[in-house]
Amino acid sequence: MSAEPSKPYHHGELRQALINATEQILTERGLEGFSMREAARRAGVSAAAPAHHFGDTRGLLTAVATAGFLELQAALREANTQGGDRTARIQAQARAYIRFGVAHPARFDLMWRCEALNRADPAYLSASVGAFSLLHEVITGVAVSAEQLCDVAKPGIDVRAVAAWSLVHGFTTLARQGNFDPEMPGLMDGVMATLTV
Amino acid sequence: MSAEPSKPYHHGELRQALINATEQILTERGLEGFSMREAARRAGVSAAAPAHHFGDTRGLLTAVATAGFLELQAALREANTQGGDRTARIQAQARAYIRFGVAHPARFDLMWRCEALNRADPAYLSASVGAFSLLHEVITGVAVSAEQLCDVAKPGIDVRAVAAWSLVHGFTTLARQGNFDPEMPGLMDGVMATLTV
DNA sequence: AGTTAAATCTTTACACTGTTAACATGTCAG
DNA sequence: CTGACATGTTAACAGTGTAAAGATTTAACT
Repeated sequence: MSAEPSKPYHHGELRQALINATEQILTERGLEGFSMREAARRAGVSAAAPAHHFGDTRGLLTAVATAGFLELQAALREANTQGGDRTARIQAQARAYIRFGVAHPARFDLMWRCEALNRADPAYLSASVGAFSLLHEVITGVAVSAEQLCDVAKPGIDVRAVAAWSLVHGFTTLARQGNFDPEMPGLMDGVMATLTV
Repeated sequence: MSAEPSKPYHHGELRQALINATEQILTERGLEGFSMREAARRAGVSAAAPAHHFGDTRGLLTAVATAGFLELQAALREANTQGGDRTARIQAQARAYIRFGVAHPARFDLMWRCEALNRADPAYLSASVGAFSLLHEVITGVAVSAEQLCDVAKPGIDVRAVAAWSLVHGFTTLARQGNFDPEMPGLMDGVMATLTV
């Protein structure tokens, strides 16, 4: 009897369910509206369950941030395939970066909220470095490894890439916080024009 | 008897004491380590006392962020008085901006943590717009008013100022989070060189 | 197959948080 | 002097993260 599954003791895919729930909370309420217990609630599970998969809150948020960087990577890669010369590809990536940050404010915010994350996590590190590497590569022609970005004093990181990254990241961050409207006619184009690489 | 003051019922300068305590916590433990109760504890006062002065946590943090913007304004103004031509003054301000953010990571972080602040607060608004206005003025020759920055769609904000702001803010933010070392030889100079205004 | 180890989830508990309500104390203007 | 008000206090509440101990399922090994 009782043909209904009626919630088995084991969830089965709790890890992914918690990540999904967290992303849902982020888009609905932002990062300040997130809590471990709320994520557990949405996944239909007790408050202590997430600990088995992520250790603590930091672990879950790091996993979500990692997923965000992979998504950003995909967007940058897609921009790269749009063709055009080097300058066109650089600008396309820059626009994709900005578009991502503006479209997913809370997720983008989390990705850089280093105090709330475990930056030593290998997956996070690789995903975040990989995103910057795409920009670095289209500008300099060579990719950048994780070691180069971790041991920051080491040479190998191109100054032009850091400048471009700073410009794009700053524009995205400031726009995301409502300091100006990124869609204001001519604004983004004008800012892009200063991308002298 | 009891010549000792032995803590009078009224603190006297609780408002400022709470702001000081918060800034102390920020430098010691960062924003994640802050709590209203901890600030009250350091000010030697009960947990409910701050509410009379700031309403809620958001109110206290907004006051601290406002103070931060005033400090930033002073740094930018000081950079402006160092003499030199227009380009020199622009670069001096940019360096002062970066120096401030790197020297006071948690405070700088808070200043832009808009979800944790009350952005409608007039003092905060005026202090933050005032800081940008200094950069805007040295670049374009005219200051920018609060209305112009609030009604973002309105013209009046110079694209060159937004680009410079984005570059400097992005560099500061990324460096602050440990993505690279701002003191790496040649890095900051190279990034500054792209400040083509 | 049967038994044991490991993984996954629950319940319970604890210390901490922000905020409110009700009350106490000091200040000050009329 | 006497309210009215600003500024404190205590007590309470709901919500949080996470740790400990027990329950249940899966998996692995003989």
